[in-house]
Amino acid sequence: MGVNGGSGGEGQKATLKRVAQELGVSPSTVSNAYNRPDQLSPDLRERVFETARLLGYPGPDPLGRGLRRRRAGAIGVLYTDRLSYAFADPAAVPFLEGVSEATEEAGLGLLLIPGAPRDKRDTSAVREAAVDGLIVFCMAEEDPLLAAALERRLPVVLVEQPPVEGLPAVVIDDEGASREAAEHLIELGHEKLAVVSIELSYRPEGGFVSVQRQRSATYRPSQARLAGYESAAEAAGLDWERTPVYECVENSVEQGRDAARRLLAESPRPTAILCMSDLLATGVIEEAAKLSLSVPEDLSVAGFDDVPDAARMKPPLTTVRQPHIEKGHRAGKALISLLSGEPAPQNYLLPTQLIIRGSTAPPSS
Amino acid sequence: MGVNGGSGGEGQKATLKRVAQELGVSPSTVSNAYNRPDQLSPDLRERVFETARLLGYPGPDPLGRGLRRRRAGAIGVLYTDRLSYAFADPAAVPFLEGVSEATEEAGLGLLLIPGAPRDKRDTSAVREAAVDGLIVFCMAEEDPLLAAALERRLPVVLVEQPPVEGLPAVVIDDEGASREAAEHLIELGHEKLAVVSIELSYRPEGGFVSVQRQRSATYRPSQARLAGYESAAEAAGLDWERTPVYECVENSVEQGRDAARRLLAESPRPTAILCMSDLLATGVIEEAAKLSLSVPEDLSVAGFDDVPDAARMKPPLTTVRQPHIEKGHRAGKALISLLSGEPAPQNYLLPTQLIIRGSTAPPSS
DNA sequence: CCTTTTTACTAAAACGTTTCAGTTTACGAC
DNA sequence: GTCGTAAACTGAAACGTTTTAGTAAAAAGG
Repeated sequence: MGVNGGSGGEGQKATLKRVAQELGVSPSTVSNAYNRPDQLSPDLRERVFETARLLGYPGPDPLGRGLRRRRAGAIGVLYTDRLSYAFADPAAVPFLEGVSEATEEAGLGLLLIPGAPRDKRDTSAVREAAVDGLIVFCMAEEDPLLAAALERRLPVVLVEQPPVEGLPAVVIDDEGASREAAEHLIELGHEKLAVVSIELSYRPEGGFVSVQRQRSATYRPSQARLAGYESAAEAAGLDWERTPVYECVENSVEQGRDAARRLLAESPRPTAILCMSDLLATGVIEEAAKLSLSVPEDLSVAGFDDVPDAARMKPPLTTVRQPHIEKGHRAGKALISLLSGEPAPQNYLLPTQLIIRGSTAPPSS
Repeated sequence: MGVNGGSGGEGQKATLKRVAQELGVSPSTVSNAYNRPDQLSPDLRERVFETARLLGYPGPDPLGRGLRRRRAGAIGVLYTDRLSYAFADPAAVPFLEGVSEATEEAGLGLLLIPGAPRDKRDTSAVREAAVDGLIVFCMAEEDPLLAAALERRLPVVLVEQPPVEGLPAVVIDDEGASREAAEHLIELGHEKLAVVSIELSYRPEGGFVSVQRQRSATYRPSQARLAGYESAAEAAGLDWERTPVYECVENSVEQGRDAARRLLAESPRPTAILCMSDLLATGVIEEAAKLSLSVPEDLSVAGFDDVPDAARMKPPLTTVRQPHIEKGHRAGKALISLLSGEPAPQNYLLPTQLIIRGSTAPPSS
């Protein structure tokens, strides 16, 4: 049975050629009326618009124009997860805000490219997206979507990605920032640390992870942040092998709670938990409260991202601030300058800052 | 003539036609390899892909294909403000999340169309966006962007918009919901109400607004919510003319503070403030604290939206919950069914719910 | 062995523009 | 009166596909 009706409209779709016929001029002239006003008399131009209005011609069709001009007028963003998750991720949203600032300035559209569930990855959306360039944001190195994106041979900017030869990248110093967070806890006197991690690779396994698996993480932020924590621990003489690292399968409060439940059941119980996102940290704090552990007296908790909520939490969250909006903005600008044929811009390393608030304190005992 | 002979720069963009030539088959066959596998032998199909890989052909160009097939493979969303504001608006984000759910299911791209500052509105982005349909979200009736969108004669779904003949719409019962909120305060015993409003029209003026201007608001939510507040007040015998309504020029915490500063300086001082968004309510509460007024003892505050933060605020915010995600999802689905030629779906009225929390209480005196 | 059907492939015409290279005509300048 | 130049407009060839209607060869049916 036919899915699409679409038959018999009343009038033929108005097209540039039809406007030209109606007016008895050549299509070139009508085109010029829209694109090069100086190429025809103001008088005729007015008549073209008049006729267009009469015929209900909405102006040059973007697809036809795009084909001829060889530009789509939009850039695409690829996000690691289902697109709808991006809007639920408090770090992704301001990133997109930054990108949209850049596209807006350039008058380009911003196309959000739908992923698909990981178990049945469908790359068609990436391959069929009508865009002039791509921003790849925080995808696992082995994600088929990433491969599909690169195959398109469009200008690409990588954000929080493992490096690819020849492609400009925008990153923060994940390793340095997380080292700093860990050092902060260690300086407070904590010796029994634990880590709540976001996904390590394309197919996250969840649960406790071996040091070996930590090192082979394929999400850049996860890999680098773990390295930072580890380096701080080692420098302080703590045994990293003994530091439990719990991988969450998604970045959510709920997963943070699960992780905390497992970590706080360990013995000896950790006195401080390093979380790779503020969402996870929120979950950890909620779970701690449920177990009647008070933060920061019984347990210190540090987050990552400094989402707007972080300062308002009880207690206010110690976390790593990173410039999400600027990250998006830089990525957008970099891609746009690539599009205009400028030489590939350098890589950008954006600053972070450890924000110490009330959720971390010296261990009580 | 030698097709693959020595001449010709190697830098030529790989195209379907070139793949065909290289392989000595017709373009149709290559096209079929991608689109209709059953139309050629599996063997040849493999060879086509092989050659494509060799030549670096990334598969059919979306623009060429789109032109021929007469579909862009994406839908567009128009938002009242600069696009980058949308990501900062806690109500718009989950709406987009819902839309993206729908586009994702349908394998369509989601194109965010950049607006421009109101004082120099540029409609070109709307006119040039390569999309198959549009979702118009919360724009003023007289916004030139809206006119430009309608002129494109694409399938359109309106969300939180004044109705347009023939176009499906998705809305909540703004009037009923805000009436309920006002009734709640009145039942608590408040007699001196005030309202903090979001923009009333395309060029918001800011500050106190006359009843006449209230009635001629061109943003649907503003107009309907004011009507709801008014009807509750009138029903309770309160004089609406005497109820100060303060219009903010943007939806932000800062504007909420400004509004509160002005409203709380009135005499008699309002004992309850109805806010049209949780962001504004947040500002009001912050400003009240600064003025050493405690909420809800000295001042009751009600919001609108029930953003995730609302429950975590101090005090937790009384507000109107509306199904943001579902709103987006419905709009997306409606547009998609329009695209597939199904008859225009009915309008959707989504439910709201007054959530009573700690920010409202009987007046103290 | 002669028809019919199926399979595997192709030619050519769109799809809606833009742009390059002209062609007129008009207008001064000398 | 001729030449050069500018202004106003046009013809035709792309841009990269998909699709319709077809053909030739192979397989099936009697």
